[in-house]
Amino acid sequence: MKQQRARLRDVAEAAGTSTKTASRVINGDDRVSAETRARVEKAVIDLGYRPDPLARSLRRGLDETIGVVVDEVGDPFFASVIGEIERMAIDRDVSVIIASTRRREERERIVLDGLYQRRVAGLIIASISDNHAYLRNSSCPLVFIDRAAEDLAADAVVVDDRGGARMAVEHLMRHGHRRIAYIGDRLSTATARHRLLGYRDAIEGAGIVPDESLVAQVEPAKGDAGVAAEALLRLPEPPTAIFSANTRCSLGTLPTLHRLRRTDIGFISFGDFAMADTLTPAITIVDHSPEAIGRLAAERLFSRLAGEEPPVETILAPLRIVARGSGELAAVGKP
Amino acid sequence: MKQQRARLRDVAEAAGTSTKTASRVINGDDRVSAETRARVEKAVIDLGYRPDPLARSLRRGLDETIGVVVDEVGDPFFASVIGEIERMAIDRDVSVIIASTRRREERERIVLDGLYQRRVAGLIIASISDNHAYLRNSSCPLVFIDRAAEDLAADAVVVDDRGGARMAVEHLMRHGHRRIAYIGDRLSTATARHRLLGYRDAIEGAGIVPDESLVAQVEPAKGDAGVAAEALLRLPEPPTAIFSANTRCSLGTLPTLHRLRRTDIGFISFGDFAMADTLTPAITIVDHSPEAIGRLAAERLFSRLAGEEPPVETILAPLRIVARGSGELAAVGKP
DNA sequence: CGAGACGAGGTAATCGATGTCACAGCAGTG
DNA sequence: CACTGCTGTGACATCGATTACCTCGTCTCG
Repeated sequence: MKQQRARLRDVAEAAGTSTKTASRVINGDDRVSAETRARVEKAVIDLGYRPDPLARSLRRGLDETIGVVVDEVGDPFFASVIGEIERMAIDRDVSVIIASTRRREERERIVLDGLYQRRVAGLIIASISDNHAYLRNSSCPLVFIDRAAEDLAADAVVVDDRGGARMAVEHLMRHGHRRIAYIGDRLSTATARHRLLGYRDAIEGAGIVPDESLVAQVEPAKGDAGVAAEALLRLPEPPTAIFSANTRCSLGTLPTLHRLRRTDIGFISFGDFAMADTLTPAITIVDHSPEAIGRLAAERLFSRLAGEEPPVETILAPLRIVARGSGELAAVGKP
Repeated sequence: MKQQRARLRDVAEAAGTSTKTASRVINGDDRVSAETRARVEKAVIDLGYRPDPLARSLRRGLDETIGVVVDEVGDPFFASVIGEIERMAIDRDVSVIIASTRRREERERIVLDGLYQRRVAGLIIASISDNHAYLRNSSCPLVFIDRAAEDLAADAVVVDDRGGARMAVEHLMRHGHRRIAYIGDRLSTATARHRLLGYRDAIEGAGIVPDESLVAQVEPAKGDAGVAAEALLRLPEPPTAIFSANTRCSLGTLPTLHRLRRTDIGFISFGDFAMADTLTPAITIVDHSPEAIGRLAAERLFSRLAGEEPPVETILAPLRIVARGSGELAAVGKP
C-alpha cells in the first residue's frame, strides 16, 4: 500500500512548477505568488511529501541532528539529561544521536570524530578529557555539561558545587546543628574539591572552629562511606548531622545509619537517588536536577543553532534543597 | 589547522585514478589491480580521507543509523537498554538515534515516522501501541523490546514474566513460606497479567489453596502499594512473605515494612532498583537485566542488517534471582 | 518613453559517493 | 583469424534537495 516516497520533483510536477519553486514554498521563501504557493501546498499534502533529511543535509552540509556525548548512557543522571535534551529536540524536528565515552579519553576522541563526520549541527558533551585542543575550531557549536572545558572558550552548563554544598550545610545549621560531618569523594575531581570548599565556607561562615576529624574523604566504590560514617559516630564528640557530598556516598552511608538505628542524625545528600523519599526519614537532598541541566544545555545549543550569538558563558544550573525530613531533624544529644 | 575534509575526488586525484576506482578500493571491490589499490590506499591515508556518511547514505538509500524508541529515555531501565545498544552499535560504526514516546500512541507514530524519514537501517522499539498495521511493510528490520507486537510478525526480546514470577514465589517457598502475598499493578498491561499468572502457578503448583485476600492489585503511582502492604499485615492470617510484581510496587511497599518494623517479612521484587542492595535487609530481586535485553535486541537487529534471515522469533531475555537477603528470610510467626 | 528595480519563476550545477554501462586490452578457443 | 570472455578502468548519470544565476514581465520614476 505504502506508495513510493514522494520527492520534491513529484510535488513540482503535480503543482505544475519547477522543483525550485516547490522548494521555495517548502522553505518559506516569500518570492512565490499566493496562487502558486497554494498549488504547491496542495500537492505536498496530496502526496504526503516530506523532504528527505539526508539529501537536504548533504546539500546544506549540515545535518539536522545533534550529538550528545556522555560518560555512560545508562547512568541515571545522564539518562535524565539526555531525556530532557531529546524532549527539546523533538519539538524542533531535530534528531539526537547519543554516544558514550565510558570515561576513556581515546573513546571520547573517537566518538566525537564520528559525530563530526556525520556533520552534526551541534554537540553537547560531558567531557572527561582535559585537552580540548582538537575541538578548538569545531565546525559546530559545543555546549559542555557537568564540567566546563577550561582550555576552551565554550558554553557550559554546570552546577555551583561550592555554593550548593555551602547551602546544604547551612540548612543543617538552621536546624540547630553545629557539629556537622562531611563525607565525600577523594579529591580527584574538581567537583569533589569544590564541594569540600563549600562545606568549609559554611563552617567558617558560622564562626565554628573547623574540626578535621569530621571530614571523611572516601572511595565510595569500595563501600568506605559506611565505615567512615560508623567511625564518625564513635568519635568522643560525634557529629549531630552529616553532609554527604554525593549520591554514592549517601548510598553507602545510609544503610549504616539505619543499621545502627541512628536515624536521628541529620542528613543531607548532594544528589538525589531512588528511594530517597521513601526511606524513613526521607532524605533531604540538594537537587541538581539533570532535567534542568539538560534543558539549559539544549536551550543554549538551539539558540546558537538559530544563529543567535550570545557571549560564551558558563551557566550554573539551579540548585535547590528538597526538604524531606532527614535534613530538618533537630540537633540532639548535644553535649 | 584542520584542513578541508578530503573528498573521494581528492583521493582519486592524488592516486591518479577516477573516483569510481577509488570508490572500488574503499568498498573492497576486488576488480582493482594490486598496484592501483596500493596507490589509492596511500592517498586515503595521506589525506585522512573518510567517506561522508551522509552522501553515502543518500546514494545507498539507507542510513548507517539505527533508531531506538522507548517510553522515556530517562527511565533507568530503558537508559540501560539503550546504553547496551549503543555499546554494540559503536563497534559497528553505526550511530544510534533515540526517541521517546512518553507513552503516547500518537507520539509513537510521529517519532517512528521521523525515523523512517531518516531512512534508519533498523529500529528497536518498546511499543506502547496495540496497532502496528502501519509498520506492516516496514522498509527496515524491526525488533520489539519489552513487549512483543502481537499483530505483527517481528522479532521481539521480552522477559518471561510468568515464569519469572513463578520462580520468585517458588524461591520464597524454598525458605519455608506458604502464605505469600502478591502486590502488583492493576491488570491493564500484559506484563502485569502474566506476572499474576506466574504467582498463581507457583501457589497452585505447591498445592496451596489460593487465598484471594493475599492478592493486592494497586495503582502504584498513587502510593497504594504501601497501604496494601499494611492491610495485608493486618489480616487475621497475615502473609509471611510478599512478592512485589514490579519495581514501583516495591518502592511503595518497602518504606511501609520498615516503618512497621516488619523487616522480618520475606520479600522479592520483580525488577531491581537503586538502594535495593543497601537496605537492611538487602532486597532479593528477580533481575531482568536491561543490558541483556539491549544486547539481545541489538544482536538480532545487527544480524538482520548483515543480511541473515533467521526465522522471526520472540526471544526471552534471561531472568535470574539475585539473592540479597530479603528473599531468604525464613518464614516466621507461622500459626 | 527608456532604464532600472522588483517580483515570480526557471535552468543547471552542486553536495559526495556509488551504480550503470561502455571500453580497451589481453587470453583463450574453435 | 575472428570471436568470446575476462579484467581493470573511467565517463556519466543518479540519489533528492538546494543554491547560484538567469529570464521575463511589469511597475515606477525621471
